[in-house]
Amino acid sequence: MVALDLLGRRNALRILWELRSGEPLTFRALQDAAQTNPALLNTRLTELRAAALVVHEGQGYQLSDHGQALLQALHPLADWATTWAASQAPVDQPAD
Amino acid sequence: MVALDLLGRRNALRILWELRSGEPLTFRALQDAAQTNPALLNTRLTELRAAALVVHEGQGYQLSDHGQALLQALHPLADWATTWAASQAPVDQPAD
DNA sequence: CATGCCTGCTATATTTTTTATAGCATCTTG
DNA sequence: CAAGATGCTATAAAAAATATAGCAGGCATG
Repeated sequence: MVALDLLGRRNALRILWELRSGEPLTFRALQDAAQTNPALLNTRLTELRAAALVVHEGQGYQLSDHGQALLQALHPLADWATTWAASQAPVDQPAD
Repeated sequence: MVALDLLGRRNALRILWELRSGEPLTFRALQDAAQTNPALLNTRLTELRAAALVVHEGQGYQLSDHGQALLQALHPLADWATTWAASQAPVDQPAD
């Protein structure tokens, strides 16, 4: 899966995830949302734009059609994550 | 999605992916399959075992039930990747 | 029980990636 | 033209990953 190379890079999925609402985000807004720094954000954005997952239009950065399809394809993963997380940390409060 | 933090680390998904057949792999076999080095493999395996995605039993490393469920949840992503890859590189042969 | 091989894994030095921070150039608004 | 927002670059320091060597334990063979 070639896509894993791209998506496996640090913060790549996070950046796409932060754009999930469909609302365009400015460079700085995206930087804040993804809690990263401009150099990395720019590196990832360059890659994601080259991969046609993100576009930059007047209002800011947003997902392309492919990017939206990708997020759709991530739904089962998100569902799994919920189940898994619940099974993970019964480390809530050690019942004082 | 907390899971993205773990899965977004370099080679984490790759390692899970290499275990997809269900056949147990030894440390070295997994290292070869994922094309990585022992230090990183060990770091990831420690994380993945702590996350209960991978188990280490007699025959070698293999996916836990959670790990298998995760790979199932990745199927739509794999499908998407195929579509996306096809749309990506009409850079096949510039028609000599 | 010594030999060799496979196992899981650690140690070390080097290279690559990421981070934090400052700042530049452009555009818009008043 | 000042003031603020925008996209992005530069630089040095810190963190992560890499390549490589090698240790310690298990097991089989002679």
